[in-house]
Amino acid sequence: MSTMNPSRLGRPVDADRRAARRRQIINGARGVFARKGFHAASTAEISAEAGVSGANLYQYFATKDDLIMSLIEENLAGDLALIESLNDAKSLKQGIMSLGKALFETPPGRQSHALRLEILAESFRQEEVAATLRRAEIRMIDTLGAIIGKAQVSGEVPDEISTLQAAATIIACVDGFMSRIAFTPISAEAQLAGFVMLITAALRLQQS
Amino acid sequence: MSTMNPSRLGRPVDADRRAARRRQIINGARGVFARKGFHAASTAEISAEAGVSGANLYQYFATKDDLIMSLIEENLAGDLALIESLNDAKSLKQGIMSLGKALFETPPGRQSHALRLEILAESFRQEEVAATLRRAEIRMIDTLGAIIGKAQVSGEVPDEISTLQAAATIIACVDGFMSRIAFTPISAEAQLAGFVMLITAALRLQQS
Amino acid sequence: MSTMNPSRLGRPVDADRRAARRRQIINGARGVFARKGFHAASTAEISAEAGVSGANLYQYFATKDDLIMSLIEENLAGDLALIESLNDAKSLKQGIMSLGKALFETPPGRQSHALRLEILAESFRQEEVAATLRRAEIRMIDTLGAIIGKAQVSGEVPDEISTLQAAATIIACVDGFMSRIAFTPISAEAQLAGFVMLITAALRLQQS
Amino acid sequence: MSTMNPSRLGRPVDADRRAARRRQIINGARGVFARKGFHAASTAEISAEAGVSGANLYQYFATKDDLIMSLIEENLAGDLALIESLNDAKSLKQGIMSLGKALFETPPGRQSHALRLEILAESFRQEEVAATLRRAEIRMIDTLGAIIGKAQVSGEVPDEISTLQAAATIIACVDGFMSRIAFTPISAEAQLAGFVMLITAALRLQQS
DNA sequence: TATGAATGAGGCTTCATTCAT
DNA sequence: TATGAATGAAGCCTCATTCAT
Repeated sequence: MSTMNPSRLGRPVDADRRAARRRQIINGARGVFARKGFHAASTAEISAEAGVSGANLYQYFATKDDLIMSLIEENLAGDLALIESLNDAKSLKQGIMSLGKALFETPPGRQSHALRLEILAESFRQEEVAATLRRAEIRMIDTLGAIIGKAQVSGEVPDEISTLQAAATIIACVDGFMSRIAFTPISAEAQLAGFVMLITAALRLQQS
Repeated sequence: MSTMNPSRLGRPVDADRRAARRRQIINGARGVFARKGFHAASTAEISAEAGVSGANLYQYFATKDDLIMSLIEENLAGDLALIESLNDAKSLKQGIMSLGKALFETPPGRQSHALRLEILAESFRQEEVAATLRRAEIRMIDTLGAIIGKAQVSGEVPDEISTLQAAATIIACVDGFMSRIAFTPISAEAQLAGFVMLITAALRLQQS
Repeated sequence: MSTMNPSRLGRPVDADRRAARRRQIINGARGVFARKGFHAASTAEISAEAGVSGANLYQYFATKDDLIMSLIEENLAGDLALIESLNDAKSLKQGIMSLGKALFETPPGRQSHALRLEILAESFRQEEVAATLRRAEIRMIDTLGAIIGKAQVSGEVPDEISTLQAAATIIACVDGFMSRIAFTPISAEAQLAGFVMLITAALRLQQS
Repeated sequence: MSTMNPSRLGRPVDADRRAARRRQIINGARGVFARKGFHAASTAEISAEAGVSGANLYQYFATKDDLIMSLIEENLAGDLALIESLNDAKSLKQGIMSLGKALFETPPGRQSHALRLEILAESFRQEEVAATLRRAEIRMIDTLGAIIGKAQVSGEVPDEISTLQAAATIIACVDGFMSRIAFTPISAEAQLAGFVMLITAALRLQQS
């Protein structure tokens, strides 16, 4: 019955254009979601911020929830990339210090922190979000664990600690500090000091 | 306080009734907010869960946001009370261990964790929430700091650490572990072990 | 938990008022549905025609479909009442003649005809509608059959015909003539003549 | 007609292709309209069922309403052809009996019945549809009337009946029985018996 | 011609809140 | 006080249709 002729009929699909639009929408959504949260954000505001018509959004995402899930996965991939970037640091301690510093630089981080927290909160409400986070958490722990393992080989970290347990603990610490950035009465320096102290302990590094 | 002399005061009973109703509504709200989040929860569902008519809610709270703020403050007061309960423990370490154990007992904690996370997330969006949290955070740090100070006097904790900094760090850790309870692939025991390790380090306690 | 006290708290339910509003909305819906059909009619137009806010409609009907089903059942009850009114006629033939005349009086009937047809059409699409119509059809056939039976006793109708079969046939005829009222090139008199002829035959009445 | 000489005419093939596509779309529309009704059917679903892109539809029909009108006319032409097929029957009675039998064979008829009913219902709403149906009704009555006239010549039908009136009555009967096929509690045999009885009476045929 | 992309308008429904009893 | 009734303002999504390729 179908007379579709893939060869030369009609407008060809431009995969790049499509991907770009998708990103454009996700970026608009990121801003609005960070500002309002998933549920208070309206698709109208999102599409406006993305510079797209309200209806067009639905050609790239089946539903608002679909958009949310896509954004969550993209964000988690970014978090993982952040951890992987530790591979490029001179030493594990140097790398984590850099990460910590970036963590407490308010202006750039604020949006992504709000989003990360919103995602964590959503994990208590939608099992699908929890499952996605679980998968991501496993990858993050594994990745960071491997990096710690390399630091063990190079002698930076003592062999007796459990790499996975240390990794999990560090990641929890990061979220812990991040979660209060909007209101903490503690100065950025003091926060960083506390953070470094914890990491040092978790990895049994030598005190600086 | 208000039950001293029913014959003397015009309407102390009514005042009690009012307070009771308020709590009844807040408790209903707690359940719904934990399940759905602040914005996805409807006042209709809240009043239904509280066993109250939808209109009646507005005789105790001016607005949904007012209800949210009241609940937030009540919850933060509860968090503070939790910290104050450390005064009753034999030693600081014992007390924090108990707190940690309670933290990772999933069923009872789940609702309050979801709520705490929702509140933290909201702090990025409403400056009023952030301000409230800041005030609460200060009280918590001060209170925990004083407790740590007492532990220094008793010799449990070395004198050279900064009580406030240690307190702030510990509280951040607690939120960090709590934030992932819904999805963490780590066992409760391993979480507790990581938690204890961090606290021990923050307080420079002797290894158990 | 529920503190509901049915005795004297709050506004009492006024069942009459509620029923009146319901009818008001159904009547508004009747007009719009007759004019546009079930699917082209908007709830906004319905509530406007009923003199009610758009939201208020949903305190009486869970959904547009619910409203449609309610209206269908009310209409079918009216159709049955029409058949029952045959009991008041002097003779069966007189009664059916009156019904037939009313059937072809365009202005008053037009709206109800449109609606009846819309309902019949919907029976092909929603099994629930079909089931409702089936129940109504059975009652109509039984009722009309009983009336025909009485006419047999009084000697107006010969005993040898099947009352149920005759009833079913007559009802089908009515719908047949009704279905073309909007466009038939036949004069009302000629239609009536044809209708009477068929009924006469179905009941084996004496020719007038 | 358009296939006479491919070498002579510039684009007879294209004309054929156009007509074929048109039919293809109309056939897709028939299915969807029968299933959902005119207004609940979306052009997207229609074009999908026709195996055509949604935009392509608009190169063959100016508007959804245009498609509806075209389909209505095509269907009415088919109805007329059905009546004309009576000319091929041995006797009028035989022909009508065959038509009746086909009428009550549920599976094949169901779709076309739903469509016919939808069209009848639409006649109450759009004067244009009513006008189209009126024209078709006149042709049907004339055609069936002429066939009845031939049966009078052959002696099958008595001369004294009005051919046009009889024709109109018969057509109304057909629609009457058809309109309830989706829900009637009457068996196909009983329906057929009732139908035949009415036709026999309308034409004053001899009882079988 | 035929298809993918885009969009304004509108549809159904929910919600926070006010009013009347 | 407490409840049922009412509503304007949104919110998510779909649709018929046009535009670009």
